[in-house]
Amino acid sequence: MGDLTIGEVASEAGIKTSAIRYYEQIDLLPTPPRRSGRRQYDPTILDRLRIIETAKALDFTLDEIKLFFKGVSETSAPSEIWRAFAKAKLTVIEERIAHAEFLRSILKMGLTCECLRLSDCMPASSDAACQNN
Amino acid sequence: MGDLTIGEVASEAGIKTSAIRYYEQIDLLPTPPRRSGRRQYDPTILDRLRIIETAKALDFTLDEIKLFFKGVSETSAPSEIWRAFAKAKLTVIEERIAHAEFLRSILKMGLTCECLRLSDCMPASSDAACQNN
DNA sequence: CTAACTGTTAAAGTCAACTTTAAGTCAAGC
DNA sequence: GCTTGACTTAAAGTTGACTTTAACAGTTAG
Repeated sequence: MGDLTIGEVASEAGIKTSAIRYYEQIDLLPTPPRRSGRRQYDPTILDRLRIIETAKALDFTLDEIKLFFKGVSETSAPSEIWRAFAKAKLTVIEERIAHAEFLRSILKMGLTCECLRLSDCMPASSDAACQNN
Repeated sequence: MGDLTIGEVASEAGIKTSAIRYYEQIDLLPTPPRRSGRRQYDPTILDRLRIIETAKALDFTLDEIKLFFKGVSETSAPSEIWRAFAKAKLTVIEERIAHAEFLRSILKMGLTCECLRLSDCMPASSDAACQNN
């Protein structure tokens, strides 16, 4: 009786039922038992969905999250697995920040300099440009 | 005789012929005249492609680049158009930096704190978390 | 009983920016 | 004259994370 329908899970988790079915389809979620064809979820599914949502917010792909769960279930050292994943993602994020900061500098320069066109302002490499500021 | 084939344009610009045909298809590039069916490009196409590549590097979408060209051809004030586009994109990039920096802080915290799971470390909002550091 | 609701499936659609494929055309070199 | 290579087109495939659709089944309220 404590079990939840897919609709209840969806509204609790704030996602669509189609997303839940999709997660099941790609083996990110286990296939729950059925009662006359309908999925019956143990409420702990909500914890798992919360972890998934958090990981997505941290920019992990569904494939990475799958690997994370796999690692956790296999090695029984959750915090170490998490640490490894976080470290790898941190590197990616730091590269993203660096790239975005580079774009910002170019755009700012483009806004203040007197170049008529982007290509006048943009060098081939990542070096600074715009001689005629 | 100064005209270029699509293959020559592609290798000069460092892109694939299929990309050029695609740009033409979505009206990012004009349809060039043909000689017995084959496209004949004026070398100035390379300038246009350079602008496109630069804009792409600055994270403009092809749709935005199209609008940019449209704006330039309509208002005859290229630098003002460019300024408007750069300003808008700068806002987006700054938001991206802020978001990536937030992710970085969460990931770093997750690497140093003692939480066993992501959800223990992550608050619902963007506020800082991890009481049990 | 029946309408309205919620669930089921597989397959197709979405977005962006292309690439790949298939089937055919054209020009140049041997 | 024939092969090779570059070109042509339209249509389908790619990636990720879903959503939408179609056609159907079971549940609940009145």
